[in-house]
Amino acid sequence: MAQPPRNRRRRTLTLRDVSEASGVSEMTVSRVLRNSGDVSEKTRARVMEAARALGYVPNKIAGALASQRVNLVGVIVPSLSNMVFPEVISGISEVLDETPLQPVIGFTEYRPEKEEQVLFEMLSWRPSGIIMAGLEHSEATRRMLEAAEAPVVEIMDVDGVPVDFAVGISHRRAGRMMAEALIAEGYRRIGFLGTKMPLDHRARKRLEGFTQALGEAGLEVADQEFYEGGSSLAKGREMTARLLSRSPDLDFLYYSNDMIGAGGLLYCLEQGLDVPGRIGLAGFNGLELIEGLPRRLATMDACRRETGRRAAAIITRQALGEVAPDMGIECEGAATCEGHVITLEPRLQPGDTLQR
Amino acid sequence: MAQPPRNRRRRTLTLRDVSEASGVSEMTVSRVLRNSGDVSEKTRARVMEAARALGYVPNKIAGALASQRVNLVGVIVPSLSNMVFPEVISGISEVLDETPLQPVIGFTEYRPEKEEQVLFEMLSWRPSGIIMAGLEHSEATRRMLEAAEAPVVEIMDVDGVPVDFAVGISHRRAGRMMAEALIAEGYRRIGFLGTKMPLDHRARKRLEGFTQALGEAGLEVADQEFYEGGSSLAKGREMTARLLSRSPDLDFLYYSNDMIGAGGLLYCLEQGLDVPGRIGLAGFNGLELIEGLPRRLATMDACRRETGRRAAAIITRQALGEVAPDMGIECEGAATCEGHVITLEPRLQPGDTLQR
DNA sequence: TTGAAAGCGCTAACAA
DNA sequence: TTGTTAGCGCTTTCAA
Repeated sequence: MAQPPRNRRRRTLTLRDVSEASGVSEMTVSRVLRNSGDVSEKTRARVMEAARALGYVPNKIAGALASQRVNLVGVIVPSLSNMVFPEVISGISEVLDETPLQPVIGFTEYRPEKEEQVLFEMLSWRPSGIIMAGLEHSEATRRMLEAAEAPVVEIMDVDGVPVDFAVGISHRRAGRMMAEALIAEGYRRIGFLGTKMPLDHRARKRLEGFTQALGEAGLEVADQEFYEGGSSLAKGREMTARLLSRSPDLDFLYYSNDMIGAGGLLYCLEQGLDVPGRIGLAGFNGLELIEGLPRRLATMDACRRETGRRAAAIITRQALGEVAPDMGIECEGAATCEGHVITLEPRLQPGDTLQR
Repeated sequence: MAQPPRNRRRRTLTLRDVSEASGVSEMTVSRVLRNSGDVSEKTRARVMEAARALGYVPNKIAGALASQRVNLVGVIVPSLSNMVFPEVISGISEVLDETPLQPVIGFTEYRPEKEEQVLFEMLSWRPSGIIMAGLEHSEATRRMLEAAEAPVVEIMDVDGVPVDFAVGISHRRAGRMMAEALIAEGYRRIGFLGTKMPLDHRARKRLEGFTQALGEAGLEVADQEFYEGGSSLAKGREMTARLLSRSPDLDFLYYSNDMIGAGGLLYCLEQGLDVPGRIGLAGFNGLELIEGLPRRLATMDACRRETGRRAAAIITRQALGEVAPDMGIECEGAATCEGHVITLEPRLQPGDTLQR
C-alpha cells in the first residue's frame, strides 16, 4: 500500500512549450485553446495534438490577468450543516453548468466577521458575480459589495433592501402564513421551538411574522424553547420533551426547521399523543426528510433550488451581458418581481400534522 | 422594495491608487499590505489608512501571477446531497482556517468525465493542493494528477494505490466488520439494500467486503434491492417493503447508508416487527440523524471529519513546507500509517438494532 | 527602510 | 489565417 512520492516536473508547462512543440506561434496556440478567432483546421489539429501530448493545462491566472475576465462566481452561505444550503448550491450549479461560469463557495458560519473576511478574499479574485445569503451585513461588507464591479445577488430573503438584486421568499410572510393556517385549524395554545442564534435573521423574521399574525388574531406564543448549535432529531426530541413537560396544555408546536420538527414529531408519537388531533406540529424548509416519517410533518417550502437557479440566472445575464443591466430581470412562475427583487412564494405543505 | 442599479465605479482600484493617495511607492504599499519586509510604523499607518479609505481590495490574480503562489486548495467530491461530504469539507475547513490556505470545492456527481473536467478547471488555477474523493479515476484524470505540481490527497478510501497520499477507512474492511458483527449475533438470512450506482466505488467495496466475510462463514446475501438517485427515508421504506414482501424470512438488512437504513427502520417498526429480535438492521456512515430515531440504528462511522482534517493537514505541510516532502506524515490516534497512506479505523456503532 | 526595473503567462489590438 | 507588440497588476530582485 505504501507509495513513494513521485518525481514531479519542476515547472508547469506554458503556451510557449505548446508553441514550440507544434511549431505554431503562441498567439495562434492561444486562439486554438480558447476556440477563438479563425484558425485553419490543420493548425488547430497540430496544436491540439501537441497540447494533449504534453498534458498542457492553461494558466487561468495569467489568462484572467490579461483578459480582465474571471469566470468565477462567489457563493457565500452560512454553512453546509443542514440540508438547506446544499440544495441552493445545487440549483446554482445546475444553471452555471450551462455557462462558462464556475461557482466558488465560501462559508460564514453565521458570523459577520467571517462573512466580511470571506467576501474580501473572494473579491480579491475579481469574480464575475457574487451570490450571498441574506440581506443583513456589516457596514464593511456592504461597502465592499457596493464597490465591487461584480453584480451581487442576495438570496433567501427579500425583507430588506438589497445591494443589487435579491431572490427568495419573505420569511415574515412564511411565518405569517403558518400562523394563519394553524389558527384556521383551531389551534390556540401555541409553542415555538427554535434556535437561539441571534444572527440567523431569517429565522428571526419568520418568528416575527408568526407572532404578529398570532397577535392579530388575539393570540400569542404561550411558551417557547431555544437551542444552540446544529439542528438534529435528538435536539428536537429533547426540546419538545422540556417544553411539553413545562406546558403540557400546548396544542401546537411551531419549529424553526424540519429537522427539529421531525424529532419533535417522533417524540410526540412515542408519547402516544394524538397528532394532529390533540396537538399539531409544523416545521420549515420542505426537506425531503419529512416524506419518510410516520406522519408527514407540516412545513413550508422555502424554494431553495429555485432561489439558487434564479440567482445564477441573474448573474449569468449580468456577467455575460445577455441582457442590458437595467432592463430588469424576467419574472415567471410563482414569483413577483419588483425592481430588482424576485419574491418567490413559500408553499405551505400541510402534511398530516396540521389538518385536524 | 424596488432598488435601482447603482452607479458603479468603472475600474477597480490598483496598488497605484493607494500609492498615489498615500504618497508612498507602489512597492512599499505592496510590502505593507502583505506585512512583508521592514516598513516604518509611520509609513505603514499612512498606507493602511489610504487603503482603508479607498476601499482597496488587492488583486490576487496579479499577485498570484507575479509570486507564482496561490493559496487555494482544490477539493473535489461527488456531491453535497447526503450529509457525508459536508462533514468532510467541514473538517478540511477547520484545519485550513488556521492557515493562509483556502478550499475551493468542486462536484463530480459520481461522473468520471465531470471529475476530469472539474480537476482540469482547478488545475488551471494552479492550486497549492488537491484533495479528491476516491482512488478510482479516468486515465486522463490520473495523468493530470501526476503531472500537477500540487500535492494530491485522495480521501475516503484506502483500498488502492494513491497518486501521492491517501486518507480514509478501508470500505472493504468496514463491510467485513459489519458482516462479522451480525454473524456473531446469530443472524443468518441476510438482505442487502443499496444504490445501483456502479460508480460509487466505496459502496461497491463495502459490499464486496461484506459478501466475502459472509462467504467465509458459509453465508451469502439471500436477497437484495437496489435504488437509483438520492438517498431518502422514503426510499428506504419502499425498498424495505419490496424486499420483505419478496423475502419475508430475512432476519437482517444491511443498508448502504444510514438514510435509507433509517427509513427501513421506521418501516419495520410500523409493521410491528421486533427489532432487533426478529430482524436486525444496520446502515453506514454514523450520521447524527440516527441518534433521534425510535431505535438507534446500528452503523459504522466513516471518520468523515477526521479524514478531512488529516487530508488538510497533509496539504498544509506539503504546501507550506513545514515538513520535508519525503519525511512522511505523522500518524496518531486510531490510524495506521504505511508510506503515504493513513488508514483510519471505522468504528462499529451497534446501536439498538444489531444486539439481540 | 525605500525605490526602480523587470517580468510572471497570457490575451487585446493591431498588422501582415 | 497568422504573427507581433504591448501590457494586465502585482512581486521579485537588486540597488540606493
